[in-house]
Amino acid sequence: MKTIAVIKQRGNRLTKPRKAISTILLQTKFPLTIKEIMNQLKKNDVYTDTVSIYRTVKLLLNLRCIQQIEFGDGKKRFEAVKENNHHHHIICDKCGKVEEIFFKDENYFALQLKKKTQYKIHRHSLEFFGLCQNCY
Amino acid sequence: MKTIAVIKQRGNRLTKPRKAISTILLQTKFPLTIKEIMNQLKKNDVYTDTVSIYRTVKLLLNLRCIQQIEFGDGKKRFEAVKENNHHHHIICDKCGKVEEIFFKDENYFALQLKKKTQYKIHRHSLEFFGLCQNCY
DNA sequence: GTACGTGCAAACAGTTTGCATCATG
DNA sequence: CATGATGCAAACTGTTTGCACGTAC
Repeated sequence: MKTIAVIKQRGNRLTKPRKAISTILLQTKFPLTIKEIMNQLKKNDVYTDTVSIYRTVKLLLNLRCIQQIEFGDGKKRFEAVKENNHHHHIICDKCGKVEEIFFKDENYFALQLKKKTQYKIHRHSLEFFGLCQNCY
Repeated sequence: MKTIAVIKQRGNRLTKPRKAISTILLQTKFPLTIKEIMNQLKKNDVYTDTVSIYRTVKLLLNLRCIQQIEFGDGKKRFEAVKENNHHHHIICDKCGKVEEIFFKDENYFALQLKKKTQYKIHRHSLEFFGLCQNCY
């Protein structure tokens, strides 16, 4: 996996927790909280503490292997960044189910923005909230 | 102000902290954290504790007088909901400066979404992050 | 006067920091 | 074997809960 290679940049060591966390994030199709990562690690019989997860996650963020997303419940969530996979999320307010959403002409807004502001935009967040099929 | 009237619905009492917090949120043009609300209250010589702010903010959220926004730093921010004022934000990653942004054809995406998903969407969040004029 | 709201203390949840020990390269 | 990473304890920040006192209606 590419992430594994990227970690070894700049002399970062490829340790068991780092490998395991990267793999989990690459394999999961929705953003995970620190606790959820912890639970996945346990399932794979990898024992770490939350602090190590926080630190690995910070490293992966710096290396741009993952990105951070918030759903408004005070927990940060983390998700692997894959090529040609830019997407957003719909979250069910009731059961928490997450679905990915892809838009075609997303720079439609980026272009409007360029005209309206002098900020140099690096990234954006766009999430939708509502009720899934099962919850209404 | 409308908020004041709405509070009195359902027998909610119009107390000093509630009035002051509502006014502050109505007058500020960017989303405030709990601490920032606290500081504004102090400036106005209204003494409360953070717990009361949390509770008032929760009330105002339920009454749909304000909305909650996150900028990714782990703090919730609160902003008055005004009529015909639906907007989003650009946040400077360096100095934290916030600018409001208005889009014309925003339901362009809403329509795309309706086709793609069976979720019943209630709201969305859209924030942009980058550097302001002064910071790059 | 009677709920309802406040403000204090204290608990709780998410996250960060310090430091001795461990293990990758 | 040296430096970087881990894992524990402990601190810190944001948020919630419990309860006696105060106050709007």
